[in-house]
Amino acid sequence: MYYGWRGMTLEADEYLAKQGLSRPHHRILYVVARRPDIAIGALIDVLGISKQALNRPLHLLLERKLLTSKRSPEQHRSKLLRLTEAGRRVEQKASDHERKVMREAFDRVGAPGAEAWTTVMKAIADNN
Amino acid sequence: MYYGWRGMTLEADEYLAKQGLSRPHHRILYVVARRPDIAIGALIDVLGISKQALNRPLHLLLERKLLTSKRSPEQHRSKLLRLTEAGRRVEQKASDHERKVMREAFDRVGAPGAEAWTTVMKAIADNN
DNA sequence: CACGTCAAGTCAACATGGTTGACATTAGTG
DNA sequence: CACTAATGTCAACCATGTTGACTTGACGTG
Repeated sequence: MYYGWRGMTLEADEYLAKQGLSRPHHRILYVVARRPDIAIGALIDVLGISKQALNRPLHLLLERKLLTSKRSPEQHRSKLLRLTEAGRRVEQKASDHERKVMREAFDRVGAPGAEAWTTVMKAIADNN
Repeated sequence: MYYGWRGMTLEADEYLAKQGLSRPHHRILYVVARRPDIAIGALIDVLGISKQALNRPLHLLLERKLLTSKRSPEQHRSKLLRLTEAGRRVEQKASDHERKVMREAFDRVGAPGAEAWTTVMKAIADNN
């Protein structure tokens, strides 16, 4: 399982490294891609890390203009995060590396096998 | 996938923490359990970490008498590692937590599903 | 036997990705 | 105004790794 995780993320990590980014950056991009306009507090909850730990990678992404943050119109306290075009591109490319690996693996077991894999992973992940 | 890995190791990590141990210690115990009389150099290769990184956790395990090391009879240069009874107990308990989680997940998809899961994981892991 | 080499052990500096705690800023709310 | 919520920032610290340089003990061979 450990080696599985590593095998999946290896190529993506290499791509990210070329962009001067790493896993935590990708995790942020990934979450924001799937939940546009997420607030920072919510992001912290999803990632399960402290705001201080989030600070560094998040700032880099804002500087690089891969993310934008703006105050919400009415709920002016929180800031909403969104991917820029460039951010979307990076997130896509990085995730594509991972998806490619998964697709190839799924091809070996067919659709029912892929479904079984997903069921197992969900069952394990829910074990909190 | 990330959450899957975490779900699997969570309980085991909690158990290990109570013993004042953590993931690297378990990795050592796990490997030595499956390859008794393994030399230190070989252990380094299997774990894929540097000897300096191995040093700390390994020493703790020797101090705690979860492992023994003795020079090999004829090949006196290398040291052979072996679990003590206590070491075997700890390794079993920690691994049992992980195995329990997996077994429950596999139960939801039956034997063919479990096999598919394994095939997928191997395919991914080989992607080096 | 001296010398080279191999396995292991040790010391130090550093990187990464986190943690806690304390405190500041900014926006809304009774 | 006083309070609370969401965010931001500073500093000290920890775990787990890295590289490089050096030591020690056990062989093996010219």
